[in-house]
Amino acid sequence: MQIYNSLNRRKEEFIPKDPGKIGIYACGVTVYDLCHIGHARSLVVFDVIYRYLKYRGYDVTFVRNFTDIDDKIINRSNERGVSWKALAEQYIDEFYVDMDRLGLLRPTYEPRATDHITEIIDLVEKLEEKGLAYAVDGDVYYRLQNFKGYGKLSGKNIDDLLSGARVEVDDRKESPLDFALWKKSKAGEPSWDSPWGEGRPGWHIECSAMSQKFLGDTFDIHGGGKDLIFPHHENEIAQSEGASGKPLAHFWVHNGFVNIDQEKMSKSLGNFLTIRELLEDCHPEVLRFFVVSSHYRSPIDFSTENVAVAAASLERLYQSLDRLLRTAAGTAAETSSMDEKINFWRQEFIAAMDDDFNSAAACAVLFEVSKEVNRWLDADVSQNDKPEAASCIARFLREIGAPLGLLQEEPQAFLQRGGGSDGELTATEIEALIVDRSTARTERNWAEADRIRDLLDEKGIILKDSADGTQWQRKH
RNA sequence: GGCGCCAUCGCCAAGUGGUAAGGCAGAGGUCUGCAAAACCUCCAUCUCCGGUUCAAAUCCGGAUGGCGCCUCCA
Repeated sequence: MQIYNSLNRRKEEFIPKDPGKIGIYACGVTVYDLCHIGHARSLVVFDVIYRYLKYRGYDVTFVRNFTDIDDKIINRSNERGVSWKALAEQYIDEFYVDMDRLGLLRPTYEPRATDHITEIIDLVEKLEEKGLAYAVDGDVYYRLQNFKGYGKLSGKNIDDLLSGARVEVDDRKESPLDFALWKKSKAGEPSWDSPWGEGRPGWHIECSAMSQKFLGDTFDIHGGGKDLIFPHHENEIAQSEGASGKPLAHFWVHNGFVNIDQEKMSKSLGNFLTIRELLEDCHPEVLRFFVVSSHYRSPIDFSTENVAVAAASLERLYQSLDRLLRTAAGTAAETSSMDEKINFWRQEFIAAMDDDFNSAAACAVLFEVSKEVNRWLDADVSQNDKPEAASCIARFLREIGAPLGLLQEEPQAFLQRGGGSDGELTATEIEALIVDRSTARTERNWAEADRIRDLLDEKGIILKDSADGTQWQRKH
């Protein structure tokens, strides 16, 4: 398996530290607001990686943290007059709502920063002992000059950073680039007792402390969005490797951004769309398909048109799955005459995903299967085990859809599920109209039949007449 | 100013040396009462200019055009 390693800026053969086992740490969210679609992409990307590595038979330990204390949380809790704790709890709950709707697997561990104050303090003390940290008036800073190799992940060097100098000057720091490991708390702020007085952790230290606790000094993959490379991940390396003297992660994996209409989406630009808003009229699997149909490192441009394309594409796959399940008609066979074909497709899928999680190429395999299946079903060949073969292919489609989080719904449920907006016809109403239309059709009253079909079409319902009756689905 | 990424059909998007995957849209056809879905056929030489090579979208140099990080950020 090849994975692109941000550390060396090239694809490298991936070999787990311990055979058969993989440890992954992905930086999670700061819980002070609802998640936006940029978070969704990152979450989906690492969910796919997690699922796929498990699919390949690895014993995966996946850790994703919650940052539940920081400036933004404190500020917002003050604005709203609620405690930082209540605010964090609220948004952790909201996070789970979105996560479940997106069908994200729960990581093995989801540690919170404030549950690891002891570990954080221990780590800061260790850095202090090693001369890599110094305390000033209750604050503790990282002493960058004493760490060799700062900048190896982001490709920056200390001199350039100093001359770039958009760093605020703080006389108490030995160097402008030294960053906070522990922050002295101001009056009224949340704080924990420490050797340096009442305070709270700095921005980066939690990830070093928690990854060490759950995955050890060195683990296989560390991930996050590209924007975390500097300074967050760079500082994590300084902290963790400074303390342990060992490499933090063998592979660094970073996902690309989500742009909205060609522009970077960010909090500061205010052009972000929350997962919740999007899911009001977009099926969660459509969002997943949208994410997975591009390579995880490329930027993706979010727009209504692009999501519509994703919906149309996914629908095609579900149409095939639907046909397969109808043909199988409840048959559940273990093997069939299609086994060889299925195995060939499986190898194609694995080859795509083994190449740096090339989910876009993997999607092409899904479409290839879909195409061949439709052709096969259309041909109406007399084949002894057609239902058995259909059930095997259907199961296989779901097997390779699973790592991507696709095709896990019942086709009818997916196809008949609308955008979710109000004013739509219920299934019962639709089916009543279909009965009326069928009556008209048997009477060869085409005008009436078409009137009903047009009526349904206006409501976003599409009909499909076939030998065994009329199927319906909603436009997505 | 420093560091880095990208540029493939109308749109989305794979492809890192051997002669352009896939999806959406479009054109024609089959099927259908008509449709829808599906199937068949058609639909790009890879921003530009040089170079390396028997061979380049793929490597090197340059140009142009996008973008990111250097500040909170997935």
